[in-house]
Amino acid sequence: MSVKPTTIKEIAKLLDISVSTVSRALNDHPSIGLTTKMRVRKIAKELNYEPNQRAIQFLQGKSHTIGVILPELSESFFSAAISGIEEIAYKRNYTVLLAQSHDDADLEKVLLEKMKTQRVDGLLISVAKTTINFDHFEALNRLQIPIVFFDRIPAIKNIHSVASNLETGTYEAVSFLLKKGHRTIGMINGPTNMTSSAERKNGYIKAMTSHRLKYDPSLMIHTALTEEDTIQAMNTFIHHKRKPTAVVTFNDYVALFAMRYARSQNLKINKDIEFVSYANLPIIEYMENTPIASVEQFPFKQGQKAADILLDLINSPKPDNSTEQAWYKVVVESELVTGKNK
Amino acid sequence: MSVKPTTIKEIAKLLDISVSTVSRALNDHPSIGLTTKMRVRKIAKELNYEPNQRAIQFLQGKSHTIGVILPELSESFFSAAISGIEEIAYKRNYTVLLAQSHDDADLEKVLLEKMKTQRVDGLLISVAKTTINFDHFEALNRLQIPIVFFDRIPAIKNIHSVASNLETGTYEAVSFLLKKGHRTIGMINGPTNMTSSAERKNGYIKAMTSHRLKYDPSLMIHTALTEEDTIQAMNTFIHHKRKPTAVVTFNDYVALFAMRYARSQNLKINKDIEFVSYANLPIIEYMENTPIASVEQFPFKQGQKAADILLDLINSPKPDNSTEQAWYKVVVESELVTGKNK
DNA sequence: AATAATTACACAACCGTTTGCACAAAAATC
DNA sequence: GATTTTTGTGCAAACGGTTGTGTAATTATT
Repeated sequence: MSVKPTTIKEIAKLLDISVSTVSRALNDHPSIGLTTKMRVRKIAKELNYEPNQRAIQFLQGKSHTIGVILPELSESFFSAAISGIEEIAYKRNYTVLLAQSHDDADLEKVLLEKMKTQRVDGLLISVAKTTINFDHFEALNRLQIPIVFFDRIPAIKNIHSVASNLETGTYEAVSFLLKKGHRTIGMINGPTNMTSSAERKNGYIKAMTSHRLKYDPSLMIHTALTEEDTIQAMNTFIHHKRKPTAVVTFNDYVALFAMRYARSQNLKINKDIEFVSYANLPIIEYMENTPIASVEQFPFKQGQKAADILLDLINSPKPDNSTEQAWYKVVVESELVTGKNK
Repeated sequence: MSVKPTTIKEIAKLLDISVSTVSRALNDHPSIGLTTKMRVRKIAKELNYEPNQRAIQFLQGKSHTIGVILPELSESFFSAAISGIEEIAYKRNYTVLLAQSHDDADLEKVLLEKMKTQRVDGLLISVAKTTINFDHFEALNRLQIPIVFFDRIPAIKNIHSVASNLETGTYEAVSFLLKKGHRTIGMINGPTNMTSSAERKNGYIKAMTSHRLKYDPSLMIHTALTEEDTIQAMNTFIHHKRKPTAVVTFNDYVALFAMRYARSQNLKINKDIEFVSYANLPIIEYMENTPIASVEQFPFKQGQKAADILLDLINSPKPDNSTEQAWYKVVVESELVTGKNK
C-alpha cells in the first residue's frame, strides 16, 4: 500500500546511519564496511528501493536521454530505424524520447524546442521534407548538445551524419541484371534534386560502363514518383526503339505501379520484363509479382550506427578547446538482396 | 559560445535580486512589481533562459512523461496508434518515452522496470503476445502509477483498457455482403483463443441471424493465420457443397493468401468470389486485387483515446481513500469502410 | 606506549526551481 | 502622525541523491 517510492533517507533513518553512508553502501563504495553494506542492501531490497533517476539526472546535469525526431513511423524504413536506435540506447543505458515531425517543418521546430527544454543529452534526427531552414539547430549546438543527422541530411556542413549510399547497391543491381543477360536496362529514377536519385544514377552508369556498355540517357527517366509519371515512363520504355528487358525502379511503390501497368499492357512480368527495386515495403513479398531483387538500405543497422555515434559524442571528452572538431560522416553501403529479403 | 544553459541564479545575480523574485517574475506571480517583471523577462529573453525541466520534474516529483510500450512499430496498427498517443501527449504537455517489446515477454518486463525507475507518471501498454504473467504490473500499481492497457488487453480484472470491438464492424461487413446479394459467406477466422476471433464470429452470426439466415458453422473456419492454413480453408470453401461467393478474412495478410490461392484455382476475384478484410496494411490499395471493403479499427483514434484516459488518470485527484475505484473500459467501435480506405 | 596509518562513518554542500513565511517600505486609513 | 493595510521582495527549506572533507575509532608501526 506504499504510495511513494522508497528514498535513501528512509533507509538511513531506519538504520540510524547517514544518507551518505547509505548512498555509498548501495554504490559499493570501498570506504563502507561490509556489515553496513549488507544491512543497507537488505533493507533496500525489502523496501524495493530504486534510485530516483530524475534526482540523479538533475544532480548530474545529465538526462541520460536522447531525443529522436523522425518524419513518419508508418514508413517502414523509419520504424526499422527506431528499433535499431532503441536497441543501442537501451543497451547503453539511455532512454529514448521519440517524436514524429510528420514531415512538417514547423512541427519539427516545435519538437526541437521541446527536446531542448527536456534537456536531452543528444539528438538524432531525420529532417522533414519541408525543412529548408536550419537555424534552429544552432541553439542545440550552443548548448553543446550533439546532433546526429540520419538518412535525410541537410545540405550544410559541419554536421555529423549517417546515411546510406545507394550507389553501391545500384551498381550491384545493374550488374546483376547484366549478368542475367540483360543488355537494355531502364531506370525509373526520382526527382533530380534528390541526392539519392543521383546516387542511383551514378551506380547505374558505373555498372554499365564498367561492363563496357554505353550509357543511354534515354533509358534513365526521372519522375516525381507518382503513379501517373510511372505509367508514362513505362510507356516510354515499351515504345522505345530499345525496349528494356529489365527496369530498375526508385522504390517499391514505383515498382508496383510499373508492374501493374506492364501487366495491363500484356507484358509477362519476369518473362517479358524483369524488375529490381529498393526495399521499402515489408509486404512486398506477399505480392502478386515481386521484383526479382532489391537494394537493401539496412535501416535497422543505420539506426544502430547513428545511435552509437551519438552516444559516443555524448560521452566523449568535451572538445572545449576550440581545436578542429571531427565530423562523423558515416555511409552505410547499400546491398543487393536476391530471393528472400533478409 | 555559452556552454551551460542559463539558470535563474544567473539572472538573479545580474539583476542583484533574489532567485525567488526571478522565479516569481517569470511565472507571473501577482506579488511581483511590474517593473521588476519586465526587467527579469528582458534579461531572460536575452540569455535564452529556459527553465530546467529536469529540475522542475524532480522538485515536483512528477516526470510529466508517459511510458509507452508497444509490441512492434513496424505493424501499421501500432505506428498509427503511437501517432495518436503522441498527439495527445504533446498537446497536454507530456513527453513520451517509447519502447518496443518486440512481442517478447521478458523484454517487456525489463522495459517495465526501466519505465518504473524513470518514474514515468503513467504507462500505456499493448502487451506482448507471449506475456502470460502480469505480476510485474503490480509494482506500478503499488507506486500509484496508472496503467492503461491498449488493444492487446490481458484477461485480468480491475484494469483500465481501450480496445476495439470488432463485432460491430464484422456485423456491418457481413450485412454489406448480404445486401449485395451474397447468401453463402465464408469466414476465415483466427485462433479460437483470441477474443478478437470471438468478436468476429459474433458479428458474423448476428448479421446472419438478423437477416433471417441460418448460421452455418461449416462456413466459419478457424486457422492459425498462416498461409498454409488459409489455403486449406479456401480449399474447403471451394469444394464445399455450399460454395461461398464471398469470404471475410481475419486480416489483410490472410486476404492476400486467400486471393492468391483463389486466383491460382482460376477463380476471378470480385466476380466469382469477393473478399472483405480488416484494415491492417496501408499498402493494400496498391495491390493487384484488393478486398472490396475493410473493417477499420481506427488505431490513431484508439491511441488518442488511450492517452487521454491515461492523462486524466494521472491528473485526477488521488483516490487514496479506498473507495471503489472506477475502471475505464473503453471500446472503440470498428466500422466498415468501402471504396477508398479512409 | 606513543605515533602513524587505516578504516568506517558523518557532515554539509550542491544541482535548479518553487513556495511558505517574514519583513521592510510605501500607501491608505483614521 | 500613529496605525493598519498593501505591495514588493528576500530568506530558507525542500525535492533525492552524490561526493569532498573531516574525524573518531581501530589497527599497525616503531
